[in-house]
Amino acid sequence: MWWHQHNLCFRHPVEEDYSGDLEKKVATIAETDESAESEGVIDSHKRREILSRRPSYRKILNELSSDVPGVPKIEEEKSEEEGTPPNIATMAVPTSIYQTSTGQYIAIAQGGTIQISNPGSDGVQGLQALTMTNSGAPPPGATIVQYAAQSADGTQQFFVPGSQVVVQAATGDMPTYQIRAPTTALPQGVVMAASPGSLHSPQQLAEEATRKRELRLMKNREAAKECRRRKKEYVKCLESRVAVLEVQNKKLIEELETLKDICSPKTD
DNA sequence: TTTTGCAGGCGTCAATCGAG
DNA sequence: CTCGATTGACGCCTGCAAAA
Repeated sequence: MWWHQHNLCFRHPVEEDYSGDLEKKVATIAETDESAESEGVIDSHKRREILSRRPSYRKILNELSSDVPGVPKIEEEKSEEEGTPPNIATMAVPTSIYQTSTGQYIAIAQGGTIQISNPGSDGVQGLQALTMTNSGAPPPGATIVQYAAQSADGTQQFFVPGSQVVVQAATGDMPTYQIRAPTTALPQGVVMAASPGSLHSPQQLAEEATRKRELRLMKNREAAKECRRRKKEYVKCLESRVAVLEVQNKKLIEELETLKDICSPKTD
């Protein structure tokens, strides 16, 4: 069984090499059309570019689309409806992440979005994006957070689903957060870590490192998915370009034959 | 029914790029 | 120079179809 699985671990030609073959094919076909133009001296900068890492698929495809009409561009930002779970309004990169004693992560992103992720849930799926508003009282069991600017005890409160509030204490320059029931002052969960600057014990440092690693892995996971999606799109684009160029090439060859016949008629 | 081979997807690591 | 984004490479898993 081991060797069977080991066999499966070889690189897949489709995923790893196929796009490279297509690129060569496109280049070869294109050369027959524009060989005069492509003949030139490659300067050192160009050579260095070729030898070093290729540009991203987004870049290549966008450049291709500017050259060839009809080639779709890869969007800079994906639209919301594409693969976004219904309970997530935005997926902004969090600027601050806090962990509660119950293991929940609270991420406060740019633009005022609060995301709460549950431990054990799969990253993005466990996130709840909460939009802040500045007016009104939180209805019981509200699914949208209501942001109260300041409460009587000098704290800022974010009301979250489940009849709880996330309370930001106004203590110095380092914010701390607590999850409380809105009607009582007793904390249900107390923040374990507020910011990296406040960490001292080895355990806290280890937890911070683990948290950072988890975040990095989660982001890279999403990035890899997105990269593969772009690559597929890129390969599709190359395939269609190959088809177009092959037809074009065939037409040109036929035209050439016709012109040859006209210019040099047989002398029988 | 079980085995085998293949295709495709996923998560992770590491190298590199590019913006600030 | 730093840090986030991007992507090649690797290993693993799963589903499917053909062969045994």
